[in-house]
Amino acid sequence: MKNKKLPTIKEIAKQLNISVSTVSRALHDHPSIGLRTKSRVQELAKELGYEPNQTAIFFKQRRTFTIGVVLPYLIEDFFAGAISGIEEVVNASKYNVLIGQSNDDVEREKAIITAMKNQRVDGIIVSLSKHTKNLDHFTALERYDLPVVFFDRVPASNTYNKVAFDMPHGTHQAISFLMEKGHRRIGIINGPKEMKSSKERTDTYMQVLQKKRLKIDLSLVAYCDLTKEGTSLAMETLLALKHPPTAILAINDYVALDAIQYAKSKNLINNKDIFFVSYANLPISKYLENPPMASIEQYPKKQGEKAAEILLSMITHEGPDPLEPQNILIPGELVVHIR
Amino acid sequence: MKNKKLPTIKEIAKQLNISVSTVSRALHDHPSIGLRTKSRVQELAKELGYEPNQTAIFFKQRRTFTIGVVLPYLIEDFFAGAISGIEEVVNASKYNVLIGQSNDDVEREKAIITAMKNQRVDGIIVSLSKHTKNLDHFTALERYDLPVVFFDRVPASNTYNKVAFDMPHGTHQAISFLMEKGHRRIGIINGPKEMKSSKERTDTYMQVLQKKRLKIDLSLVAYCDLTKEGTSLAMETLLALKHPPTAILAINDYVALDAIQYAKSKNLINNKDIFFVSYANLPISKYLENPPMASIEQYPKKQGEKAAEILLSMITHEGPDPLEPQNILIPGELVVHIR
DNA sequence: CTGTTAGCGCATTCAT
DNA sequence: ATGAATGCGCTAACAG
Repeated sequence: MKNKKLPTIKEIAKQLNISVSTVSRALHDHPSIGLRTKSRVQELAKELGYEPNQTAIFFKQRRTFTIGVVLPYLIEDFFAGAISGIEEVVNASKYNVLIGQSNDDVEREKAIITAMKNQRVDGIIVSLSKHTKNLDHFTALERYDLPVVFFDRVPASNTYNKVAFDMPHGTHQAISFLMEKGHRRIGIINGPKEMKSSKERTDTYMQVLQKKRLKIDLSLVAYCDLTKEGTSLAMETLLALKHPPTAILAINDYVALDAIQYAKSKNLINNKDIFFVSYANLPISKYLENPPMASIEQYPKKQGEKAAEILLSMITHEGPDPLEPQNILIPGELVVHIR
Repeated sequence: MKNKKLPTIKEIAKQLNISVSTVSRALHDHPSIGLRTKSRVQELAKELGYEPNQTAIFFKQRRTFTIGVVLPYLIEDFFAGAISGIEEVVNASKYNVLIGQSNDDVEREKAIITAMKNQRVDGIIVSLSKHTKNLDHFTALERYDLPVVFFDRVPASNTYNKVAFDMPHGTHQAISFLMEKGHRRIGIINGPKEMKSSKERTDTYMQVLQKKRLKIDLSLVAYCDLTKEGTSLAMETLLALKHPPTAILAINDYVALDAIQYAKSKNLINNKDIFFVSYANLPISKYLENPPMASIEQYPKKQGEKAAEILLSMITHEGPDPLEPQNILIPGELVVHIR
């Protein structure tokens, strides 16, 4: 079934009684080919519907013009947006995008990386699974000179190329906003402790409070596994405090929405009895009657674009010395939904 | 930079003083290789960190174990869900997924198809751009024996393989539901007229009304381009009717939400002055205070899975006679949000 | 059980 | 300006 044979340069060469190398050159507009020959070749090629066999070219050139993108869940708006940015940038340079979803499973993440390496993608863009701690499967790629750029969920070490949301900046905005609104007991719902962002958020939180000379109460910092149940547990803990928070900063809009539902089940009205600020600024927020009071736009598309640009520059970069690892922070923007 | 050379079977053969074919066989657990040789080869392979070069294999085998997926927008939950289903199914058979977003642009769609064909993907899964009328760029693929399966936004002709939502069934449910609620003037907001689903929805609508012996008023059927502005225009038309509809069936939840916002701007309260039923059942619906009264779940993941299964069966199928074109309908389910 | 050989389609180096 | 020859890494037909 897959055996119908397509025209090759060899076929064209035969029909024109010239050599394959001439055909190859003619097809590439090589300067040293006679105008006459060139046009004969190109005409016949068109007539036969010749299309170069990319698999042969990939094999020969040792490049596939394909980049791999590994991320937890395509269904999350953030990641879908990031992919769009990536696709746009790499398509402009004739690269294609191979995707793999880790489903937040470390083993799957490893398997995807291996498959992509064997398939000789020219580079990989990764957003880590929420439980990835060990990065061996990425450091192993150095051996193959396979460039990797992380985005959003990035490793802590600065030896890697990475593009991420500027957590200190965004968190600072969020907390300042809440404090201006008069809140003094601000709770936090982080993701899992393994996630770099959890620590960053907490650190910034403490810094801001410190600067305002407020005392820090770490019982206001909760963690969750990003599921609805996990969020409920975190909320339960926070609300059970002797002095529960009057406002909560949640790792993302999904968690905030689950938290809002939980609060509601405890008869706490959102934006009245309790207030939320979260990260992501989901497009659907504008349809919600009762959204988080504010959300920090993280510009997923921009993150994807930037990661893709860095990756392409690494792929293109020829030279003995590797480029310095890049560490790009994308500043967010606080979008206020409820004034 | 991309020149560090990796171990090949040739390298292994040399070190072991045996032939490459023996190595190749040993690596594949070929039965006719001596146990001793086999283990020597496999050990050295592991020691050298040998990994087969897939690009060479693709080239030689004339298969890439890659399938292309072309769809309008990854950012729409429906399509992201479908991809997840596709990925899951094809990964189980060691296939990878190459994606391309058409952005609902026909030219982009064509370009993506061409690129995928040249890259020798083993098959393609497509959801058409909303304006694709001419299918030449798909029929051209027959020449290459490249299997194609359409899903969701499928062509009308039955000569193609396709998996789609069962529009008559779903629409019937929706309209019956609205009629049980007492509605007699039911409006429709379709997508563009080019979309097959627009005609199907309208047809079913007319059939149901006919069966109930209600008179049909085609001014209740509006079309939109799926943008917020287009939706507003459609709403404007419907609400300007001498007898405006009391309920509206909208092509999808996004359009319904925009329509609800428009209605609100005209002081019509959703689920009180006017009612909506739509298609998709977005996961975020459950967070909405004031969602469409009901929405028809279209099981995107299931559609993706089914499309992938069909494609894989076509790829695997060896034989002179091609398989019959499949035409699968996935029944939806009416999910009632407001009782 | 193992080796030899050919060839997939193309770009490229070296001749002429 | 063109051709001949080579090889990328691997599989498989054929030959022992």
